[in-house]
Amino acid sequence: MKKSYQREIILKVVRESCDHPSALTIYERVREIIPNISLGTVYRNLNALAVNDYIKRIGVSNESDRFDKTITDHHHIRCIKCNNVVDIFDESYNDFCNKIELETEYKVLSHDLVFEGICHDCLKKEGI
Amino acid sequence: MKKSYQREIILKVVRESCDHPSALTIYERVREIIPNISLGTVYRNLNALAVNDYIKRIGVSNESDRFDKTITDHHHIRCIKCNNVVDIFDESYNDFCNKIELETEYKVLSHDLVFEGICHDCLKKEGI
DNA sequence: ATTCTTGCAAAGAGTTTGCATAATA
DNA sequence: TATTATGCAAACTCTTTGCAAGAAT
Repeated sequence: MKKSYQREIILKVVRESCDHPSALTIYERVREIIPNISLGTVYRNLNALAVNDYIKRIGVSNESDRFDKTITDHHHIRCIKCNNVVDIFDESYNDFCNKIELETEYKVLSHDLVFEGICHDCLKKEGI
Repeated sequence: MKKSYQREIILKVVRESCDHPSALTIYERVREIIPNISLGTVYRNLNALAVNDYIKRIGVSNESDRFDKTITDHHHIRCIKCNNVVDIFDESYNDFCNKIELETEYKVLSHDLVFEGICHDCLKKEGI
């Protein structure tokens, strides 16, 4: 990979984002720094950065992919009300995983589950 | 909902499918019975059937949704080689889920996790 | 000089929707 | 008759890609 200003800024934006932004959100944030950057460039670089483990891709079902500055194995949970995504670091996953491997005879590869739920704030707002 | 021949056949096709087919696959199977059915009708009815709990929608990240005749809570695992999807019925999920609720303060809603892995057959083919 | 990257626009996949017609209740 | 469903085509969202021009090695 050759050095590119665009890629540097894209990486910087992801690393400064705590909200697991989508490609489009990243595009908007990058445009504040490089106003004429193209969306294709953002997609190309997010792919390259994810493949080379600079960032992590989070595949959310029925939603755009999101990107995470934290590349170590962990899970996520998304609030279906406010769409916020937060990290889950839980060691008990390995036990769960082993059970699944025994039951299905699959070799489990995914270590980035995305749960859905309702966050604390939205629960309060809804009076639940 | 009024009765419709198209919806009946779509439901029948899902109920007779064991491979968790996508909307497009269901469309192809239904067309063998109703050759001039439109893709829009298939999508509209799959949505209606899923919302009304006749079938279950499985959201696979970076993939089309798939549909499942089994509506009770369970998980799935998809083989990244052959794309096959099988069911996982595992009670230990509840413990895992409780831990996540404690850790994140989210109310967990998803009970249809989709794992990725490699199935037994593909492992053998690859000599792993 | 060669290779990689960019911006732009077009194309692609998957899904939804507007509309007139047809079927159901 | 009033409502819901259909087929068709167009539109929509997210993402990828071909290409000529520009930047990096």
